[in-house]
Amino acid sequence: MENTSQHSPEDLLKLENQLCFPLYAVSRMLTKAYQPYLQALDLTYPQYLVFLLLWEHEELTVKELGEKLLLDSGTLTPLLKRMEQKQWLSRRRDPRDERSVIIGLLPAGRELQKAACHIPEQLLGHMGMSVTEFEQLRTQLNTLLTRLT
Amino acid sequence: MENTSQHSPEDLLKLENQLCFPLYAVSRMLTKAYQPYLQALDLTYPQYLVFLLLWEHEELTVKELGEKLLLDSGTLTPLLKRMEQKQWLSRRRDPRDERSVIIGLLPAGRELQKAACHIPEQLLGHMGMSVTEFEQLRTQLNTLLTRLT
DNA sequence: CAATATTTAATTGCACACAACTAAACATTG
DNA sequence: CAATGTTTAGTTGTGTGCAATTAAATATTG
Repeated sequence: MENTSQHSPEDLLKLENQLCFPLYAVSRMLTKAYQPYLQALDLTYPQYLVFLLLWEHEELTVKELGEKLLLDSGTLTPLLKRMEQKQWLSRRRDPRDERSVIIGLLPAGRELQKAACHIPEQLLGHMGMSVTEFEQLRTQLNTLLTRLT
Repeated sequence: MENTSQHSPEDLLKLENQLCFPLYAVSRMLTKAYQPYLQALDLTYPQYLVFLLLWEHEELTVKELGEKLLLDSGTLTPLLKRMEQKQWLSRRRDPRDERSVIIGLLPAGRELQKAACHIPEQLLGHMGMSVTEFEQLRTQLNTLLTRLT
């Protein structure tokens, strides 16, 4: 009859009973697990996410990147400028709407995909999860993400 | 016979097939969901996590805080100094081991607990999850956290 | 016990995140 | 079409995160 979960106001305030903490911690630890692979490519984790989108779409506006990554221009503009400096991508105004900035993949950025294509498999190993567990967790998180946005 | 998950190297590089992205995004969106409640208390999210531990333990060394939150002194030291300035906690060297710094809850910090004690319930509502779902996800994340640390 | 190694915080430097604000381009509306 | 409103990036300032280094205190070891 013992219930492992505690629901009194005080117990709800314990770190171990929070959902937010494991989310926060796992997110950071997973980023850290990517580190050795990304560092070899001179990439940061959010830069890698930008590449995941550009490798698929070739060209995206800052607004579209922001919508997909849930990041605003305050984060993206400096990040994209750093990536531009490395010749990975180009930034240019859309001639049909000068408010928009189009981010385009450059050859050096396209080249990186070859070096990055095995990262997901390697990380999967790091996490030690079955494909079923993996997809279950991804589905749950995506559902939660929809509710939070 | 259709398989919704794609396992070719190219598909594994799509953002939508990553586990890391929903983790990263949910973590940030959840932090943002805490924002209005924490802002009312002049707290940031990691500062709130420090309080969750201090409300339970009263006194902890920087090392212990770091072990529990998976943060290092490079993050904690400036964060704790800001909290010290607000008179929420004290920082003093341990007389028995001058290397350690003991973080102690001050009255103003203890007071905050009263104002914060309903935050978890309110967030639970925000997430729109059943208690079962909540605990299932928390368990999965904690397992993953163990593997990653 | 002296030399060396380890532990613990603090510091430095860089890259996010994000709120708040600005400025330019475009859209709407009377 | 002029005035107003909206959209889009960029800017500024603050607060994390974290790797790498430093410095002081303690532990270990020959």
